[in-house]
Amino acid sequence: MNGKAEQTTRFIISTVAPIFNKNGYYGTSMSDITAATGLTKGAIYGNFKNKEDLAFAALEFNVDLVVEKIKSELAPIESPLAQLRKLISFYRRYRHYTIDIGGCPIINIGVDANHQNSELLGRVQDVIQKLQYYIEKMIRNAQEAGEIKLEIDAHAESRSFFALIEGSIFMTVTMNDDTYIQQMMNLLDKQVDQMTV
Amino acid sequence: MNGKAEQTTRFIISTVAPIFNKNGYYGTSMSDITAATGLTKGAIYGNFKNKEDLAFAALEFNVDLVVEKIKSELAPIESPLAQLRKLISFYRRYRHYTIDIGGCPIINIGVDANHQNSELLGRVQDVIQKLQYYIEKMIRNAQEAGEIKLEIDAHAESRSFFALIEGSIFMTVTMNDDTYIQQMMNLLDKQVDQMTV
DNA sequence: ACTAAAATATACCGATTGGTATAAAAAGAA
DNA sequence: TTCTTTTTATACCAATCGGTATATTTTAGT
Repeated sequence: MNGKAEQTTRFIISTVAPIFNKNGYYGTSMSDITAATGLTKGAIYGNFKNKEDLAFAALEFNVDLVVEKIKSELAPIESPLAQLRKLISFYRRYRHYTIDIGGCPIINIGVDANHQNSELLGRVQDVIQKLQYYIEKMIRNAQEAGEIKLEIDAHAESRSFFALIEGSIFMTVTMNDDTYIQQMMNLLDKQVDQMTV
Repeated sequence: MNGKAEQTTRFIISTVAPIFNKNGYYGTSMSDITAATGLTKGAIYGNFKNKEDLAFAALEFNVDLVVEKIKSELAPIESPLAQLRKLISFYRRYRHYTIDIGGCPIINIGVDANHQNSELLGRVQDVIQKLQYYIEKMIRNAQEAGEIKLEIDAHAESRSFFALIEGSIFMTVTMNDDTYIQQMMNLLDKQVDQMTV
């Protein structure tokens, strides 16, 4: 049972996710959603409690899309340092992977939800925390493997790592200029150079 | 003539500017505006053509508020390098100066207008270009004064300077954690160290 | 094929949206 | 003060908002 419904639910989420990411919560109307999916309000509200629930699902979908892509690229790599390098090179192609969903969901929904929807903002904060910890663990692993200096503060580095990435994504998307993220990833590579033994 | 009207126009802009900055274009309604100003729609539309015009004025107001603050702090400083250091220290207190208008107008409106209002986005891009050039010129002046190495690429440095600043503001505002911008400004200070002769 | 349940469509709800025409009020010039 | 212009308030517009009750269709089990 529930076969068709789950399928429809997934279809709605994947269709609506880019719209929420591009236009934000108040910028996305229920008629945008029915128009994009070709479904009626009855179908939408049969699958989701309300518009807010749809926004939550859309955020999760967009984040997972990026995170799963990262994980699949890093999975075959054993060396933690090489993983960190690969993560940097992933963000060089970030725009290409996310241009269809409308840029970075963390920045888009983070900015949109702030002052507007604290529940949604909280979910963005959770995502940031997780990703940051993911980087921190990568650095610690590299330290244990003797690839990165032990005196490096993994926690602090992961924070600046993340802030630098988000800043360069914002600039690249807002200025519609891919050279920003290229330049910043070069900078990040240099910083990793200084961290290695 | 026009005395009263100009006064009212300025009052509307300054009252509405933080609302647009916090809630974005679609997140701000005309009733939000009449409620905040205590004026009626007749008065608002007597001073502005439409909601979009008000959003333009609000963006300009918010940006000028920050830019004028920066300029006034840097004006008494002669040394270009010292000005660059002062700019970094300004951003350490950035949150304090902008918390009442709801964070950084460049990020807020940049994200909000993207995919929604290309005219508004264009104005944000113009602001970024100007501020970036402002930093670039500061670096060039420091080079001419013999304070910064001549081999430094002023254009590239100003870009990474700006991206790093915006990234740290985003993280500080979104995570509600001032230590992000403090840490990143420390990093920026170190980068300036490497640029000096 | 028949039936019960699940999923979707239709039609509607009150409230709010951005915007306007016009009337009332306030301001400025003489 | 009087008159004209500017400014603000009132009342309204069609369209759209998010959401719901109910009817219809589709699905799944037998």
